[in-house]
Amino acid sequence: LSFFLSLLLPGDHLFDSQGSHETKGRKKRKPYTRYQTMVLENEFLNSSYITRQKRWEISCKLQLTERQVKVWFQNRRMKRKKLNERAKARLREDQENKDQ
Amino acid sequence: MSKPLKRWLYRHKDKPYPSRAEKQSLAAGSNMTLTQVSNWFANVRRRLKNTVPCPDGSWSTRIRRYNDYVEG
DNA sequence: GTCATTTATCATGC
DNA sequence: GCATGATAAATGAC
Repeated sequence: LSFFLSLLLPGDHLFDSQGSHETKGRKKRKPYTRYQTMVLENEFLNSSYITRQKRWEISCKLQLTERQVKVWFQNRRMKRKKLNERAKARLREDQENKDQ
Repeated sequence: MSKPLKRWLYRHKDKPYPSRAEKQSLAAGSNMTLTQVSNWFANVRRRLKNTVPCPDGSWSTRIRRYNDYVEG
């Protein structure tokens, strides 16, 4: 049910919310607002994998496409992974420094 | 800057995309982390494209010119 | 989905 | 003021 609604409403490429260029190449990178980032971060705190229902809701609330929300969560998971690896590396470093 | 990375770049003009193992090796040899090496190559590739115009679009001529640009 | 990228933007030293 | 490294959106391979 929500699947058909998602086809009609936020429509990834039905309407070009940004520019009016028909045949666009790569979409220009546009930093999100603090409010957008805050809502996304809060939802990520809830779960690092977003459901279709939530994705649809948030995309409407933040004026983003569902694709943008999906990609944001993908990039956020990669960021978390990188931060974790960085923390582990520093722990190993501290251990080695104490051992010698 | 980082000499080992420049050296690697100049020696691999045709394909400035080091593998993960090569990046790790470069990182070890230059006292950098893996992500720092990746960032360095990404920035260099982009800035090569922007600052060194190259009609034929090949990496090797860009890098040769860039090398002349920074060294000379 | 992950993951290595590309690209624009941010931060900072000189 | 710009060169440089790092990070945040966006793409594409797999």
